[in-house]
Amino acid sequence: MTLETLPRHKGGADELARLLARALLAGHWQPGDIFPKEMDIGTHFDVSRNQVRNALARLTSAGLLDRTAGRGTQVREMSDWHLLDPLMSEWMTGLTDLDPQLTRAIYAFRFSAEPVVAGLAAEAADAADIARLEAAFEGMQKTAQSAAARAQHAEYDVMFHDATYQASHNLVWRQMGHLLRPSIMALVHGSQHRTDTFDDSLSRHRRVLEAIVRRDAEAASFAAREVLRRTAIDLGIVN
Amino acid sequence: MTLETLPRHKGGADELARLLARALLAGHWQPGDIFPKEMDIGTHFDVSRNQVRNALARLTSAGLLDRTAGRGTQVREMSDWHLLDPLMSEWMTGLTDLDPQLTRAIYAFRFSAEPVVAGLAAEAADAADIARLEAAFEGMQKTAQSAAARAQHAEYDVMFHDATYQASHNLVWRQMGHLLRPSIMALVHGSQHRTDTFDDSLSRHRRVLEAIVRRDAEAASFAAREVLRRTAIDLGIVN
DNA sequence: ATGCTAGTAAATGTCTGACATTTATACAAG
DNA sequence: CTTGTATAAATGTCAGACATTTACTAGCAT
Repeated sequence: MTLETLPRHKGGADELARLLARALLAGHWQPGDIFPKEMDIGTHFDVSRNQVRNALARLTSAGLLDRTAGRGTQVREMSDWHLLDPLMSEWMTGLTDLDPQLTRAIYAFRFSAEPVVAGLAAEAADAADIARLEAAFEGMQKTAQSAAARAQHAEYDVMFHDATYQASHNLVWRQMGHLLRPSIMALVHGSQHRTDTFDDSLSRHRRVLEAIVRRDAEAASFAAREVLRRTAIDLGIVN
Repeated sequence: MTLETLPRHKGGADELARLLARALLAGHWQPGDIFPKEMDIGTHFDVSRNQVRNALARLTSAGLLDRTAGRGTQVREMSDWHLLDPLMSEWMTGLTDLDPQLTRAIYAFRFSAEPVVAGLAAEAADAADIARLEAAFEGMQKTAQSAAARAQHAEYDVMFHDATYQASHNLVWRQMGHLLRPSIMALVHGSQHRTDTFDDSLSRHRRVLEAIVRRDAEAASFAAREVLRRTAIDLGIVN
């Protein structure tokens, strides 16, 4: 893979890092491949070597690349990628051609983890958490009917699940809320959007909310699993 | 807080980053505090501005610091720290005066997550995973008797739990294995080391191993929770 | 032929100094 | 009291030279 297919960018090192990261996440380079050298990147994008080094430093700290003096820059195995780095989530969001293996892995994680998180949320949620959950749910309701509000609906969806992670009141679980946006966004494209699907999804979300409000951990856990089950089946994670 | 209490270091930017990170993780600066400026750090440790910038860039990408031109460098809230960054785990290991709030949060996470992970491991473990688990368990057995092998025993302990995460065969769960070392190491100091405690712990680990070997997800999940319960009670996470 | 040993080229890592940009502060004018 | 401007101080960026690590090559000796 060469650089030539990548578009020039406008902004600074952030933008450059994002551009390169997204190419990597889409699978344009294979693990073990040699990544282009600093100078080539610099001349292609017409930026200083410093910018390139800053950008590559970010990709390296996200586990995407391995750089060693003399050898060059190498693409690391997907299992070494720091999927939980917030920067990664930022890079993944809106990427329509995200590696399917990744989409599946992240969703499988959510399918196993979110029931636990919902249970914790039911035990630990305070008034502010519940207000956030309710606001997100109402947003989902308002945007469920029109096809034009699809993007907004997804945002409220993200907000609802993120509020659940926040409500767990655990520093580690809270970090994982970052994974939600790319995971939910990646599925918006591939799924059908019949109205009854939305209605069904809404009522399942409602059950999670109600269980958390009444502090019923077991019910929240069960309901959270039901929210994710249909898509889990579609992805072949569970049968 | 000033720099003056920190020892000079030997190595390069890695070492410097580690030094500063550990001071932050121990709570030497409060969230919102202004961190020393590049030049001061450089003169104190007698390194170039480049090294300082590289080190600070790592702390920034770990969510520990927030840097903006003109204002300076500020310490971020603990809730913004990227606890799941592998670098963070590296910095935390062996830190005897880790912030107790962090120790508790990480253990609470494990207490809720590891039952799920063990369940997944029971479903997905292959021969190599089971070999790793058995090797780790045997190591724990061998080092359980002598007080001199305490450090080795902790290493095998880490290996056992990490092997469980690996056996889940999920890219996201696998990343979280990094948290195990600091979590387990932080507890080695505070806990009593009576022999019957070790025996008890060993038999609980054995039940996890056996459940995974016979592919019994529910039993593995239950057993994993039993492994963690005693410490969870000691830390006040559950009663 | 095989294996060892320079030697060389090419890549990333580091240092230095100058300059750019952003932010907070002080001070003066309205 | 508010607004605007000048100044200082901090991080951000650039450019060039040099250092270090690594892989490859050629040549020599066994």
